[in-house]
Amino acid sequence: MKGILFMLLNANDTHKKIVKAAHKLFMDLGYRAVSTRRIAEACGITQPTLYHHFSNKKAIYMEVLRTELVDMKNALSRIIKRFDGDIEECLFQVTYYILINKPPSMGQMFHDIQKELDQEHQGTVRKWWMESYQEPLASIFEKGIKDHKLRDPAEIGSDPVSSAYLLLSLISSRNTDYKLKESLAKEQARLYVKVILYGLSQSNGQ
Amino acid sequence: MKGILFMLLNANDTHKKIVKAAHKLFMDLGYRAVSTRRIAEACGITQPTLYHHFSNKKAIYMEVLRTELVDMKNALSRIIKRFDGDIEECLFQVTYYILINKPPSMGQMFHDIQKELDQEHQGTVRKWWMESYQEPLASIFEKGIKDHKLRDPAEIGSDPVSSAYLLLSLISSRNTDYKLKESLAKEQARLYVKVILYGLSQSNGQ
DNA sequence: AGCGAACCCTATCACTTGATAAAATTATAA
DNA sequence: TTATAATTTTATCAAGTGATAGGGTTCGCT
Repeated sequence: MKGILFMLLNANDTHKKIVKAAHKLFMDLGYRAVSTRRIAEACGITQPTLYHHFSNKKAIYMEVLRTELVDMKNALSRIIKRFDGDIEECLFQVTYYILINKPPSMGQMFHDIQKELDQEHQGTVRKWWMESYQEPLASIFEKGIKDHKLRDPAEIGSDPVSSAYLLLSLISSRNTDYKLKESLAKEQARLYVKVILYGLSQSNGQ
Repeated sequence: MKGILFMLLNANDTHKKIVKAAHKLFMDLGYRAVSTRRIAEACGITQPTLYHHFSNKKAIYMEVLRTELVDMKNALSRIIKRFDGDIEECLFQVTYYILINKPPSMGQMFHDIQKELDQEHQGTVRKWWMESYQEPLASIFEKGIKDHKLRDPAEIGSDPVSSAYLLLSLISSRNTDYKLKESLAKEQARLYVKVILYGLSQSNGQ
């Protein structure tokens, strides 16, 4: 009755269950604060079982990061394609999506990547990160500059990539968890985009 | 020859040495990743000696936070008093100072405060934080609004406090350590202030 | 000199950590 | 059914954790 397909599904099931549980725990509490036993408990399995599906704790964390970043990459490229024309609306949609779907504390994530992973794994994650966050966001600002809707980079010293980082700084700051308050996230996103584009000053000085 | 003053100095010496070593370690690696043995080693003392000067690990961390935040508070109020007239210059000086003197990863610090401290200690730290960062920065924006150099808060939805958070988001983002590259910090500070005040847009839209 | 407090040490505790070995269980295929 | 492979279990390890007990040592004071 149960063919090879079902077996694979079973294996995949626990595999996915581990990644999902580990995802939440790692992003909530940080790499160091999450024990393998706690991950196992959250999956309803015993701790050594983890080591049948993953070689070690870091491998679990890497898989968590990979899925997180791949999902974000796909979602952002979809949004950007859809709101291609209007830069302000496009920035808003992207900002809003990230606010809703990002890990609650990206600062924690960055720290874990930098302090808990060796150089090689860091390089891999950096590649994933650039594909999922930096490049999509930078592409928006690049188009804005090309269409002369944004200042010349030389004028203010902010190329598309550093503009992307500026917006990401606003988005990823504070350990905010907007997942349950969509309207609040909308307000925040609007504010961030307004400030990034027009600033707080009364007149367009300088 | 050695009076009571010298004795106190001796005690104060190791006390200060502990706080200083713990400061660097906690801010670099995070609360969880720093063991009491490593702090002791960095001080050239044994681990149980720590417990003669502090009741437990958290007490050390609290003292580290307190000194960090008190120092920042004093420095910022001094700068703000000095550059009171020119809001852009004042923001720049404050931004530059924080970039140079802040902990390398403030996201890490926030996380530790939120996840490793109980409610009561969190409240204490929050008070210190508001006095050292939020209130000084917000006072600058408040003056700017009063002098009609900044937009009306109602217009963009950014009161002095949230304006302060916006700038702090830019400043504290990324695990940057500018301590050795002052010129780079100057560039960053200029950029942050320009963007916060005037934005990236070509014309002052909206 | 000698008392008492402050200080720092050695030795040790109970506990948690990531990881492994090997047995037990389950599912697949012949 | 039976052999084989995949999966999960129990039992256990060495290392590291925060913290404590108790014994020296040093210092100021009388």
